[in-house]
This record gives sequence, structure tokens and C-alpha cells, in this order.
Amino acid sequence: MLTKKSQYAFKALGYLADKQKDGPVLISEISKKKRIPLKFLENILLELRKAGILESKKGKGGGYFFKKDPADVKMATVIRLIDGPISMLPCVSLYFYERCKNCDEKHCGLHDVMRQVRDVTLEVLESRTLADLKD
Amino acid sequence: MLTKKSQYAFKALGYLADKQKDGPVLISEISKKKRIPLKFLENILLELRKAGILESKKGKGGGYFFKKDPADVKMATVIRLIDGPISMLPCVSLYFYERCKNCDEKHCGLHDVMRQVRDVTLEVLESRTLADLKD
DNA sequence: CTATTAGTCTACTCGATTAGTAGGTTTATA
DNA sequence: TATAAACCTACTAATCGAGTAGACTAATAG
Repeated sequence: MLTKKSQYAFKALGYLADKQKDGPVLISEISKKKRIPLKFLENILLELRKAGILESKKGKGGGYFFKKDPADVKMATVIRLIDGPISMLPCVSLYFYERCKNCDEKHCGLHDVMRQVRDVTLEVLESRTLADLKD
Repeated sequence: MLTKKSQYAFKALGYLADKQKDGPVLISEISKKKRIPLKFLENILLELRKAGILESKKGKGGGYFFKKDPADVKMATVIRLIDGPISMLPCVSLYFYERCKNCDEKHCGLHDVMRQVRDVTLEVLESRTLADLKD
């Protein structure tokens, strides 16, 4: 399951993708329109900015807006950033790999199945982008 | 990510699938061979028995063994039993569905992507069975 | 140059979940 | 009747998820 945090992130990013032409959008506006707790949203947007996906401007007329083109940001990237691993096991994770103890990866049935799950999952999440969140 | 609990469950089930011809297997044997904390394993096997996957026998010569044919138990079933939902969002879950607030499922980009992820994931997990865990 | 607006940052809380452990009870077999 | 083994309830400690508090910094308008 995705955490609330990444679900909020996706909602906020979808909103920002819609308003992309309108210049900076206030955190408080996103918070109201998407019903996301204000302070929680602050943290989330900050993370997205630090990751280089969003950009912000302080003071009057400020707010958040896209730094990258939404079409260039994969869903998988956002999930990994906010929630961490996408795979069901550490030993099949590409970005958060950990060797599994007492299970030989060469002939571990579970490993094989979970690698297959990872592959089909990533096929979707690496091809879909934040542009797909626009309505 | 799968929990330790379901990972242990799969290891134990794999072991039991191998030993299927040998009659009842002791919890303590599985615990040793697969390096799973004994008391934790007890709980797990109990759940699997109550779910009708395993059967047990008490007293001398007792232990755990398969009630169903391993080839008839889908991986998805075990995950749902031990960990719960497989989907990334409650609103696309088949067995643990919950309507999502402030997001119209008719035109929600996130919903669509996550439904697609669910579909490809289940294609794997509903087709692979515990027989695939044998080595 | 100062008031206001708006994002930045650190740290805290609090409940739920995860990963176990303890210890007694029941049932089958020898 | 002794012993072997599973059964069952309840407890604990650590981590994580979800959110809050409050002070700080930077940009703009008058």
C-alpha cells in the first residue's frame, strides 16, 4: 500500500500539473482544494522541491510550481522518493537492494516470482508520468 | 514490501512442500532449517491451518503438513491472508476495497494507473502457486 | 525601511503496526 | 501415566505513519 503521504503527493502534483500555466500556487490553496492537512503538505512539497521536481518562490505572489515538465517525471520516481521501495522484497529491489539471508538467490522460487512482479509493476510505473494525473 | 511474517510463511510453506511425502514436519524442524523464530513460526502456521491451507497433528509423530495441494494455493491467497491488501490503493483493491474520499473514481488518473498495476501484479500472483516454491 | 506574505526548518507527539516472547493448556501416542 | 507436540492468550519493545507546533528566512509592496 502507498502511504497517505505519497497519495497526498500525487494529489498535489496533479493539481499543480493542471495549474501549470497560472504561475506559483499557494500551499494553502492546494491544501484547501485537495483537502490535505496544511503542515503535512508543507513537508511533502519541500521534499519534492529538494528532489528537483518542484520549484518555489517566497513572499507575495509566491508559491509552488513545476521545475521539470510533468511528462518527464515518472510515477515510480515519486513513489521511491516518498515511500521508498516499490518491490515486494529487498532482494529484488533495484534502488533499495539488500541481499537476503538464508535464501540462495540462484534457486529461490519466491525470489523469482517477486522479481517478475517487480518487472511488470515497473513497466507501468516507469512509463506513466505526472502528466497522466491531469484531468 | 511484504512483512517478515509473510516471508517466513513462504519459507515455511516451501519447506513443507518439499517434505510433502514425508508426513508431519515439526515446527521446531522448520524453525531450525529455515531460521525462523520458533514462537513466531507457531503463530504463522496456526493461521495457515485455520485458513485451511495446512493441517496439523498433535503428540508424538505429529507436526504440520499440507491439507490442500500446494499447486492449488495461489501466492496471492497467502499474501492476502498474512499481510492483507496487495493493491497500492484501497480504492482499487478487490478484497479490501474502500471508496476514496475527495477523488472521483470516474476520472482519477492515479486510480487508473494503480488499477493497471493491480492487474499486472495479480496476473502473476494469481497464476503462481506454492508448488513454485519447491526447489 | 518596515509590514506583510509566504515558504523553510527542526523537532515533537501519539497511535498503530511489526516483530517478536512468555507461559500455561490441550491432545495424541507409547 | 509420562511425554511429545501443537494450541492459545496475552504481553512487550521498537519502529513507522500521520500529523502538529512554532520559530526562522526571504521576497515584495507601500
